[in-house]
Amino acid sequence: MLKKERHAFIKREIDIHNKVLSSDLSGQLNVSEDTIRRDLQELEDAGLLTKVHGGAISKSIQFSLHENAVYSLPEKQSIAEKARSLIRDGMIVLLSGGTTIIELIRSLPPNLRATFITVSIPTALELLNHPSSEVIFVGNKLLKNAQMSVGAEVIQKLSEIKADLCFLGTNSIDVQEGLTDLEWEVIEVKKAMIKNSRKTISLSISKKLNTVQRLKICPINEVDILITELNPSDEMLKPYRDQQLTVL
Amino acid sequence: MLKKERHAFIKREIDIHNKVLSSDLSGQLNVSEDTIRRDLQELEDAGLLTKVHGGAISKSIQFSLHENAVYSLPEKQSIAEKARSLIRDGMIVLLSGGTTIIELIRSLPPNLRATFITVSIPTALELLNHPSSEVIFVGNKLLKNAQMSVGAEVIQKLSEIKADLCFLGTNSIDVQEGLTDLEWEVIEVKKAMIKNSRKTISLSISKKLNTVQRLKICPINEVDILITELNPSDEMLKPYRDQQLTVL
DNA sequence: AAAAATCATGCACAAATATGCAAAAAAAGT
DNA sequence: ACTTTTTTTGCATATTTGTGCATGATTTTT
Repeated sequence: MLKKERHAFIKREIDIHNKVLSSDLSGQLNVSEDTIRRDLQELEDAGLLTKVHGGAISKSIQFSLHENAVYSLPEKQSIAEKARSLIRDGMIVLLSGGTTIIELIRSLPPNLRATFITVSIPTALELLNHPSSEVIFVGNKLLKNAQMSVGAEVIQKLSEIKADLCFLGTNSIDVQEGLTDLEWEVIEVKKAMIKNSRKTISLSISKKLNTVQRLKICPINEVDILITELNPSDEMLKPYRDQQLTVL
Repeated sequence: MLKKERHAFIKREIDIHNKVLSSDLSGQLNVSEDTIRRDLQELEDAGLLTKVHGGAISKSIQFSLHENAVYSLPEKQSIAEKARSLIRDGMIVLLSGGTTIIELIRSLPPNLRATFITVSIPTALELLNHPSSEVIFVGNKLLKNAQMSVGAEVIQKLSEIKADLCFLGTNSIDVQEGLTDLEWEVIEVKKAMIKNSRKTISLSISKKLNTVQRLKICPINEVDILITELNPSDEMLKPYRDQQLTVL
């Protein structure tokens, strides 16, 4: 087997699997690992892959992940656009925390006169920039990571409210498991938010669809509306439509 | 599984959920938690996430409006230095809003374990960066300009507290008129803060000394300690010393 | 204040790597 | 055909890397 042939084989493997292991290749091609390493070195010099300890990985994968690690802003803006059309003058609206919610607030028309209630500090800060809406913060002990208030006091206060809409910047949503999250105290507050508003709207970028975390907020049928950046008729959303959710 | 693959997986999880737990990842990737910790360390070094106790969180979620230009920064830092020496472990401390207060918070030793209570959103946000203190936000309707909560509910809640210290980022202070401010609703809250703490400390850059505004918070003798960037024996501070204020 | 969880650190061991060298294979020149 | 030269390959060796475990320190929770 010629060197060129080996190189072609390796390139094909990278295309298919996005990675190769030196040990695998050594077996498949019947040459020593030293030779494979030299092959990988040459292919890397030619800019066709990235060598790592143990083998090599595709260059494209590497790059796409790097760029993707930034915040999915366009998706969130697209979600915000759809979400804001649900809010009308005079409504009482509960907002959770999260970057998607921040984008929603930024996209609100300045002359909208609604009352927003939140437990999230960053959300509150963003709401303060809105000229004509009223902002109410339900305070208590603040949770460091989540930057929101939690505890019995908050839940008590929320129970005195009957909101029209509740927007949740979702962490994880799944047809089987419903809405899930990581922290007990956060869960408790989100439950109360859902309970005390007429409609619950989950804002999820599609990457978060069909993901599950440790703790359950509510089953899927307690969510009234699901908003993603996808087209509502997208195949990926079918399971949710089948569960009677309105998908926007 | 290659190390880089694990890294890619972790990055994706962070991207989706803003947070990962070492224990989860250890299970999902079938490696020891030590390895996960080393992975997180490397990703942090690469600037892709922030490591925290138990796992890591997304960098994008780290709210840092840290660059908001603070005027008279050196003076305010000098004030912050003096003020922080008054706070001890276990104390309950009321904080108002304002950039001087923000500087005070930034200058706090990371291992200080105190309970901070505030009504100001920017103050709360800054406090959330402090690793070991507890933060309580007294919420209600938020005032847009002052970025703080106001109203009867707040005053009621404050009255249930007995704090050790109350730091006021002063707007105007004058020997004759005492502390004064511009907005009715703000005044009401500050009155309540003063009333419900053992000691009141006014933080004032010297430019604000001997200035008066429309509405009165309290007479000068209700302030226990006055902190400015000046030397305590400065001539300018003599009238305040004469009124039995402790000047630092 | 005690208990549990999480962390940093050093160590050991295995896997993977780089390097020099020599044998084998291929290419080139005579 | 037969050297001579160049390229390729495998092996031995020392080095580096990745991983898990033990330990004691730190942090969090109770």
